[in-house]
Amino acid sequence: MTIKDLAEKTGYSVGTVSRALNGMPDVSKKARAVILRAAAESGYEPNLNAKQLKQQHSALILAIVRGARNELFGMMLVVIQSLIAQSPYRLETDYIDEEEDEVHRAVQLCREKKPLGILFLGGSSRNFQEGFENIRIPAVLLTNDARELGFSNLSSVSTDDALASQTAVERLLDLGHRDIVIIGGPRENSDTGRQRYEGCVSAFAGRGIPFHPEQQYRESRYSYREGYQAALALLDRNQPFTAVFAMADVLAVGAVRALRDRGLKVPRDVSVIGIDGLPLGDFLCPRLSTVRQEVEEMARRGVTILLDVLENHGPARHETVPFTLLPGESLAAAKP
Amino acid sequence: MTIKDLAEKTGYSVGTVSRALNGMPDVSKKARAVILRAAAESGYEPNLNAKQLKQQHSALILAIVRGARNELFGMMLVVIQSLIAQSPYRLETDYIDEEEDEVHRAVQLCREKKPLGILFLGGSSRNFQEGFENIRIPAVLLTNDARELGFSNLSSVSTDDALASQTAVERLLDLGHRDIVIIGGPRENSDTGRQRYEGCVSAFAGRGIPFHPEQQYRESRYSYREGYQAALALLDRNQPFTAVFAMADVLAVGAVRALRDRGLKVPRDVSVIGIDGLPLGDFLCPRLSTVRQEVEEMARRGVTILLDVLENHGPARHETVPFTLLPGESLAAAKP
DNA sequence: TTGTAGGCGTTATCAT
DNA sequence: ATGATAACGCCTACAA
Repeated sequence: MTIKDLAEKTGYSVGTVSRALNGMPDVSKKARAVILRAAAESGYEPNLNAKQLKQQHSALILAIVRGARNELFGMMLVVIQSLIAQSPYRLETDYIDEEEDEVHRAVQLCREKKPLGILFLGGSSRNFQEGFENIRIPAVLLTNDARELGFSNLSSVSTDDALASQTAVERLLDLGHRDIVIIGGPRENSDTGRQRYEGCVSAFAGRGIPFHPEQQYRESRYSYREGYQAALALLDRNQPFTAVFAMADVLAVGAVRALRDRGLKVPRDVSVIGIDGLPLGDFLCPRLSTVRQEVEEMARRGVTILLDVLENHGPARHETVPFTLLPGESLAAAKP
Repeated sequence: MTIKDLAEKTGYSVGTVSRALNGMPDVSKKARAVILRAAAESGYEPNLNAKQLKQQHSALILAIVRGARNELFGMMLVVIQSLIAQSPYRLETDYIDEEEDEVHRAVQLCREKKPLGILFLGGSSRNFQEGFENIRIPAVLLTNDARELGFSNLSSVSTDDALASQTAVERLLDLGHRDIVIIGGPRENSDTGRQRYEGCVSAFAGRGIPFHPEQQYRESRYSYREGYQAALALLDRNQPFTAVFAMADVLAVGAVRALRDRGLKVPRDVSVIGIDGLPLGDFLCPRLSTVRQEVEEMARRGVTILLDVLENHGPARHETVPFTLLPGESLAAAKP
């Protein structure tokens, strides 16, 4: 069923059929009605390939998600989906591994699919520095700040990860904790990991309290299991501690379990604070104290910016979404 | 940069360039070398639209995921991605809401994208009954059994949900529990919910123990919060119980938290068993007792079947993946 | 308002 | 082994 068939069926020419189908103004009411009904009856669906081949572009927006298992990205995607569904655009989602180069992938997909815009869910500024110059369409980086990168077609919406992380550590310090250990995420490939680490360093520095990474810090990939193992490893260093800052809620969950397995109760013996604000946290025992990123808000703003740039050709924008310290139940004051 | 440009650049014709690029046999070694180098140098990327317009099909496999927030699907997707990446096919992932009609969506996408095969991650047999006849390409339904549907182009890989559910309830019964409440998933739109409910009924019936849904059963959507609320609602019925079967781990997590909030300890006062086998369960306090579906294995088999059917035109297959009862720590014997 | 025709980048069928 | 050329389904000047 092509527009040619439709043309024969209705007696109009392919040109008229095409125009009617695409809602062009220069079609008589009658022709339009006849054609649309015929299309509906015969279950006609336009051939996207032909359409895009001709138009050289699609109404396509690409979402490149770095890490299929990241629940925050899942939450964002739900928002993005529904927002784009209400727009004249189509969304296509592409997953890559957390270690992969999202910009490289984007370049490839741009050639293949000619999207109008890109949403990056997660990313590393290094990859952008190296390859984003090859991308000429508007893009928005979500969860990371792209201001410093200075690309005129790259916007960003992010949480101030460093500040959020700093806030978490300061909370522990405010509670009187001094023997604090940190479970960090990978710094190599992710700005988030790096910035959270920096925020942590700032927190200690700001209070004039020494921070010795070699004893107090342990890096791991984002998973329950690695959080668990990191906590055990820190315990095995035999430097007693009274508080843990896990630079991701999943790490915190693993850490709490590890502490329990070593007979330590949270928060009685050890306080634990995470960061991210997974919905799960509120249903754990104890409820996880954490710093919540407003991911749904980030997603919403990201889509808004992209659509706005697409339609009004405005300049790139960089927004920061505020975070919230959630009290939870996994924090207690240090014993005097 | 098109093959036409490449043709001019190398002095060969577009036909030869096309054949060289696609590894056809009837191209001289020299021509091939020249053309491939030119392509690499100029960063040529084939235009998928043109290719597919001509070929009438893509090497595309479509994954239709029903529920972007379902962690199990995320786990399956990782497996599927990597398996398909090693095959000559491309994967495209499409998300729909848990309530949407996946088959209807598939029909639409078939017209738009002409995929070679479809993987359904989750689905409802009702939708298949009503609309799958419109789909003529091979498909595999994951997590649900499609044997009864009798479509010659629809395979399936699933866990025996009814039996798994029955096993969970029997475990509670074996521990001496008689006052059991059930938190169910939606039965309306999902076979899984329905079958797990049936398995539960069978368990009671098989032991000759009465089951009164109006007092012991409460339905909810899959989320921590709804599990939490369902448990509170059951507590408020003032029919004391000693055990909870939550028909999804997320519901179990919410239930445990609700029990705690009412001063009940798990498993001392109330035992809790879930079903699904989320990685999270092993890091909760207490570790969640549950029945694990081998989702990664399901994904692996699903892809295997699809590729096999695609290449060897074999008949539809229906496989059942065994489940495992994970002991966890949220179960205790009923007090005498 | 409608029809005609050229072309988007490819592949495939012919000849050569 | 290579080259010319006709599709694939659609859009869009341009003509009528």
